[in-house]
Amino acid sequence: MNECTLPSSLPEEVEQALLRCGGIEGFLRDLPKDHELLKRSALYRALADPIRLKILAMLRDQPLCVCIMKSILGIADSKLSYHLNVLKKAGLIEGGKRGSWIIYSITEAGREFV
Amino acid sequence: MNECTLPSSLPEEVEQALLRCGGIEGFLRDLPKDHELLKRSALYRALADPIRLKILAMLRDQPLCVCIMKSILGIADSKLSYHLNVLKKAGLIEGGKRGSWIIYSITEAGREFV
DNA sequence: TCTTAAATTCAAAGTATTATGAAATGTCAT
DNA sequence: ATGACATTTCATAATACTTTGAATTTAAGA
Repeated sequence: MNECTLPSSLPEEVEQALLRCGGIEGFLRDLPKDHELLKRSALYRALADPIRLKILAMLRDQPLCVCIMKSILGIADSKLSYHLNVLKKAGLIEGGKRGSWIIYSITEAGREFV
Repeated sequence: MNECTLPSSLPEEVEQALLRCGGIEGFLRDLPKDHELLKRSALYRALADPIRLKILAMLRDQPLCVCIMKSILGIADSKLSYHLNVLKKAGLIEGGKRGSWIIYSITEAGREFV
């Protein structure tokens, strides 16, 4: 599955450490699986923007409508919409209609990062 | 500092919530500062890649030389070097010479994300 | 119905990140 | 010195992400 040829010689301490965790096989076995790494990196990517972190912070204590977030952030509608969508896709916030407004709130998952 | 004009009317529940946290001024005061948001988003950006998360996982239990990481990841030297550098700049790993090898280890900061 | 406000969608432009291969650096052993 | 290996650096190409402004959708009120 994960074919890998080791270098012919290694630093002493690294060699030792590898033996201690069951050789290279044991070492590979304990690494997180690729789909897990992809999932986590996608989550971090959603968090990797100051505007989005600020949105999460704003939603910490109460849900808010887009228009308030817009006036506080001072950015264009479409830009805000883009970032809200990134956060929503990542499962960090969720939004629902309320009359002609759309109100976003933070999810459990999102709350871990405020 | 953060000039912002609020919408003329707001959803009832949002209006209430804003009052509860000291009006718009109180709300703004409690938000994280910009440099803080920038710092955190930079950290998340460094974590936003499966290869880099895998490197952190590999370093969890012991330091490793580049050659081992290369053979396990199966990627080009220069590519690995690039990602190691991203992690290093973010303060998540650190590397030191050991003979003709360079051995990387995880930092305290990095350990929080494995 | 007509108008207005709240949000989203879309395509194009702008910017940042990542991948690639060749060249360079430094270290060790011969 | 020379050769071999470990790693980095660099320029460039490829890809991904973000911004922008115009157009669209939807709901509410006159």
